[in-house]
Amino acid sequence: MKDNILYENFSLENYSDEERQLILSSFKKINFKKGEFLLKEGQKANAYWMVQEGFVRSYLIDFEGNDVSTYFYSPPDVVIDWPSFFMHTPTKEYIQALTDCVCWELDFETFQQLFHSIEEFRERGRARLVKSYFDLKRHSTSLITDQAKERYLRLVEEKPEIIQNVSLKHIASYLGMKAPSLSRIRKEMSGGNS
Amino acid sequence: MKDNILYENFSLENYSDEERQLILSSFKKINFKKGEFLLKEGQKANAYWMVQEGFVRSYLIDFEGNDVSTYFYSPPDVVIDWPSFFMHTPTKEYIQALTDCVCWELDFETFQQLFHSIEEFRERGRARLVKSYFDLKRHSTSLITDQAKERYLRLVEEKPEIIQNVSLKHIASYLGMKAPSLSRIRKEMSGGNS
DNA sequence: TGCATTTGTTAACATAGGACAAGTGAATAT
DNA sequence: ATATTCACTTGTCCTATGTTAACAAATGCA
Repeated sequence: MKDNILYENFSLENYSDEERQLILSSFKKINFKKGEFLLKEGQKANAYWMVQEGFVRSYLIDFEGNDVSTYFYSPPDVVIDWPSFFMHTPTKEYIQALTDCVCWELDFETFQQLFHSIEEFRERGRARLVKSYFDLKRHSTSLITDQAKERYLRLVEEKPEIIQNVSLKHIASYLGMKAPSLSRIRKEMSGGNS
Repeated sequence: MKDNILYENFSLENYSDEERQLILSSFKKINFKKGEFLLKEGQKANAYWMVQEGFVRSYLIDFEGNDVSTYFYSPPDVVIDWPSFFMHTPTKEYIQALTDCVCWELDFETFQQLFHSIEEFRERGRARLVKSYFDLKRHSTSLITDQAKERYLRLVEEKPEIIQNVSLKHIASYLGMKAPSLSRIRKEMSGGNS
């Protein structure tokens, strides 16, 4: 049971037996097939997910019809559309399984209960929101100040599993460049080695 | 008193007399001189501000030492560093008055009280966070998919008062371009008119 | 198995925007 | 009034990245 990412994400060792049980029983195991949508534009997010296995991508379609990846999720990430989940507003994004996935789902109702009854749960939730807000700002700044290659290197550094498991075109749009550019960067890097 | 932006930001007409009084008396009027910092990197935000008069800029200094503007605030905007305010973590940004400013300040303690006692206040707060999160994502997407000129046009559309009151170089860094580029874009636009 | 589709690579060429530097004008200080 | 500074403009040149397109490789599907 220790390989359950809920343990990792909540440091469940530190909770009382009662609280640990409450949390574990609140999440529902759910599988997504490759290509399946966790959420589609226009829908309201009434749940969030913790990724136990597999890879997930969120993206949006902009005015010109471009598909822009906004994030990649891998274990033990939390897949959540903050605006939609908290404000019950329709989401602007698509969230799709890139591979078959195993996730733990928590619906909004149950979330509320945990949030109100467990201090530590509340703290973790806030911390996640804040981190995700900050990461977003950092990515945005990186798009402004860093060169394409630097942005790629940073991703390699921070989320190497993404590089291995997500298609080049998706990574390229996330990094704000076109596929041929990313391809060139990769070539250059491997070439520089030999 | 109706020219007080607190009325506008909270739609205070809709509150009970008691609540309205509570809110009005919770905010403290405070002036900032041009160039003064509302917040500096490393500090913890234990307050936020509503801008009654003047202009404010938030920015950060990246690894290479670049000054990157992250937002511009004008009446009746709310100046808040979400991560720092809610998590009591040191902020990564500078927030500085671009002109002499008149603001309404709310400290964290008092915020907590209002947040717990007034349902509508809570809702507004959440809505703001969500909107600011979404705006950030949209800006980030715009950096990826839009050309420099389009990004500028969008800002003209959405916050024309910024164009009028903020220096070119700051706007340029916010839009992810260099000052000469922005200058050329402006020229091209006015030139296209004559 | 083999065809079809998607994905990645590569190359030739085009271009937006950066780098740098000189010049202008307005604002503030002496 | 003159100097100094700052903010912006403008020119030239240059490079990173986009565009397009042809091809190759991998994957999915019949």
